[in-house]
Amino acid sequence: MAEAGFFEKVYRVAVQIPYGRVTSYGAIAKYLGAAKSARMVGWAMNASGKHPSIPAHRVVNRKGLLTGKHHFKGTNLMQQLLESEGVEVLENQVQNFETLFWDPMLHLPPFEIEA
DNA sequence: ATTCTGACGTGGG
DNA sequence: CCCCACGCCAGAA
Repeated sequence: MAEAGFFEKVYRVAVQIPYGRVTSYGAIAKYLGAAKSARMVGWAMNASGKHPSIPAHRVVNRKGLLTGKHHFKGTNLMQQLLESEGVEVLENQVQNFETLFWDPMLHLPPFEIEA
């Protein structure tokens, strides 16, 4: 359990992203204590393709850009999913990003990712 | 084992 | 605000 792989940790946080909210890879990485491994968060998300319960579309980069939209099945699938949740997306960029931004470190307990 | 890549982030100009 | 270069680390070839 404690030896949960890096991706599993990411999934733990990702699944906790509230509906209609978005977060950044860096925020998740930082919450996991690996702020410098923000890229790895995206990597873990890539593997999330095997985990349909992972709302990867709610995870964007720090600019609020849907950088990973190209990795989704459809070209606009990621954007459609976000818009479906009431998130405005224009030109691959999340509108009101700061307002919709959901920081795990801010809303999730400091620890207790182990179960 | 080594090498490269990559859904990022930060810093400097 | 934009653009460029570096760092970082885990997984895949």
